Amino acid sequence: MRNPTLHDVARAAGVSYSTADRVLNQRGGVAEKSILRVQHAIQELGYRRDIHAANLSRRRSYRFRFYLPQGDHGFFSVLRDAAQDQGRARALDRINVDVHDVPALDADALAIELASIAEGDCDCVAIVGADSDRLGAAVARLAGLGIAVVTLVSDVESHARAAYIGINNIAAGRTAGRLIGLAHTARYGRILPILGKLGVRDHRERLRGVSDVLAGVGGISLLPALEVMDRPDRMLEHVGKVLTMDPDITGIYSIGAGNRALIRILGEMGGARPFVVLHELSPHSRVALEGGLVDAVIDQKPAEEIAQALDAMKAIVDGEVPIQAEITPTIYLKDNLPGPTGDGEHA
Amino acid sequence: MRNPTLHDVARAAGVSYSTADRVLNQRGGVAEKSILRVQHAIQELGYRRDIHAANLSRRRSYRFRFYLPQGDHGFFSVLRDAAQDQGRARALDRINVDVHDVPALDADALAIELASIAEGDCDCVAIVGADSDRLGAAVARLAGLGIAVVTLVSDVESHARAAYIGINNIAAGRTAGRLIGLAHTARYGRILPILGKLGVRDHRERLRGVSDVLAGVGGISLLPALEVMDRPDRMLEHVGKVLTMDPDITGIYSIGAGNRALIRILGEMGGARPFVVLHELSPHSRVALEGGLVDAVIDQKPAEEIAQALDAMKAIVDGEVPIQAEITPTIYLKDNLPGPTGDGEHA
DNA sequence: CTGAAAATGATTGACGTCAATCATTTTATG
DNA sequence: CATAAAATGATTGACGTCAATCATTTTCAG
Repeated sequence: MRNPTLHDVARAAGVSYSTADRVLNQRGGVAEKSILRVQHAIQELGYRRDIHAANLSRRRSYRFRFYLPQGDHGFFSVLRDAAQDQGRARALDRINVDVHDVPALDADALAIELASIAEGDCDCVAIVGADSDRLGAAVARLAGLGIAVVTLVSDVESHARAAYIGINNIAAGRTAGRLIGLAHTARYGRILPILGKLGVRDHRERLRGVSDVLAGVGGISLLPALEVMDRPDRMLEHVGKVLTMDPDITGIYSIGAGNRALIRILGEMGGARPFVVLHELSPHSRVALEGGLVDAVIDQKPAEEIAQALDAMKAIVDGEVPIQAEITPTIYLKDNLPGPTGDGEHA
Repeated sequence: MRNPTLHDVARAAGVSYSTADRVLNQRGGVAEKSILRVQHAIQELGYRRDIHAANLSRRRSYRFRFYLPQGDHGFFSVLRDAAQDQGRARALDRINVDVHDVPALDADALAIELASIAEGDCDCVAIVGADSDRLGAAVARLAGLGIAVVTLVSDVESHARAAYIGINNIAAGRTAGRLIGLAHTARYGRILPILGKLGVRDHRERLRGVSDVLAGVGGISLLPALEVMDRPDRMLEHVGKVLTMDPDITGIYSIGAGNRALIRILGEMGGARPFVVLHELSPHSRVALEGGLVDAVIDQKPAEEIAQALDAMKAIVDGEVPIQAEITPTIYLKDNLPGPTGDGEHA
């Protein structure tokens, strides 16, 4: 079964290949009646450009840039590795991926980086978004230069951004709440939420999600959120103190990204451990999950996010509508982890 | 950045394009010393065939056949729709997908269907596997004809099958056990497992998984498994009876595929409902999850399975090694469901 | 009707690969 | 050294599309 070609379209429309090409590619110099005939033939035949043949002819390459937060957060290093690995694997699709580090939690630094991009420097840009007027303006400037911007993990408030790929953070918080509710089916409880910064929208949304669900579960109190600024020293200092002063805490929900210090605290606890939900599967959180220090990890599957970002960016550059496939909050327990297991209990 | 071409390889090896082509495609008529030079150049330059250009030149199309169980099981209709939709969406990659219905749970009927495939009829076949010597032999015959077979959802015991795409069922059962354990924190419980057929390996494996995990949780009894042969009438009759005779049942784990009858029973129950875990997200199980009749659904993401099957089949036909990306058991609670939500509580 | 502008058509070479065919060169054998 | 076989090289057209260029036809305006 052969797909229709532009030759077929031209024949069906009763025009030359040149005219069909002029219509398809909006080159001008075609009378309205011929335009309509070609468009009708395209629709009737279901013609779609063979993008591979077109790219071969044009010597097209797709130059994609990713601006990703640096730092010690496991999640962002997983995301960076995925961008680089998948970019490499897609060389035969003519995709070149350039990964740039930017300071974490610093929207202004990112905006400055984006401001240095000139027209024609690349075809599409992917960033981890943030709430920032300056960042929104930088995105809009790039769109004006014909460089589409895709946001990952966290969105921007700019209508100029071409696509968002990430989870719904309210749903993520609700999911954490549902799990905490499950673990409190037959008991009362006090839950400590820990977050990086209330100013970060994603963190606020997750807190709202967990709060909504727990409000509907009788017998569970949600404590005031503890802000640790994604700093391990603050995590060590403040969480330890709260746990000592309130030994009735039965659950912890860590909303932010950095969990190494928290895992350390959990490892050093004696007695009954609280039920713990973290975000993002990283080597550290994985070990904690496998070892029973942590009960659940809610993940946004960075490798899938990168794959979808690449698909979306390519579609945008090809002039197609990017498919908005959804990344749902993924729940990892001890038993459904991807890849080889550490505990050898099952093959 | 341009990928190296075969012209580059020929130049680097100091031979003509014709000779490089003969080596690459093993056409013969090349001296050993020239073969080594070309192979060395291929390796040094990291040359990879531009498969799109090659397919254009050869007028290649990929003819894939899917043999999927028919019947009223929601999961297999989701799988069938995914195969058809994704096949259509991949026409520009020259992929043609042909979906064939076969009787459910009937390995012999499937083997007979496979036996009617002649050499050259298609390029690759995907089936839902089963334990059956006859099926294994049919797979081996096809491999002998140069038609690779990929198994989905359930594997076969044949070394001749080219790839398996599906979840680890022991892990799926363990995951169900972990969830059940969570919901029984601080209380005792009695758990009723329901399965289609003990003779089906997948069902056996899931039962073993849940059994292993619950053995490590104090205070929970796993009742003898109830076999309902994937028949709604048996489900209605037997589950209702057991629930009446044993009102202390605190949890149900439905291992098999058909859950409409069970959902109906749950909807008609008065009093306290047991904690319920099902497999496979379908329109019916989704409604039950959203409505609170069911607490968790463990899914194997049929759309992702089909996508991976198509990738694997294409790789096999292209002579590449298919990437064995893993499908992990996906946990759906009320709050992390994909797509628009039914309850309108969050956007 | 004539001349100019617009529309349309024809042609060509390119992209990377496939595959067939024929020409030329190199190697092996007697 | 001569001949035959093997190895190698050159050429060509194809695939579907792009893009440029020039030729021809049609339309419009005076």
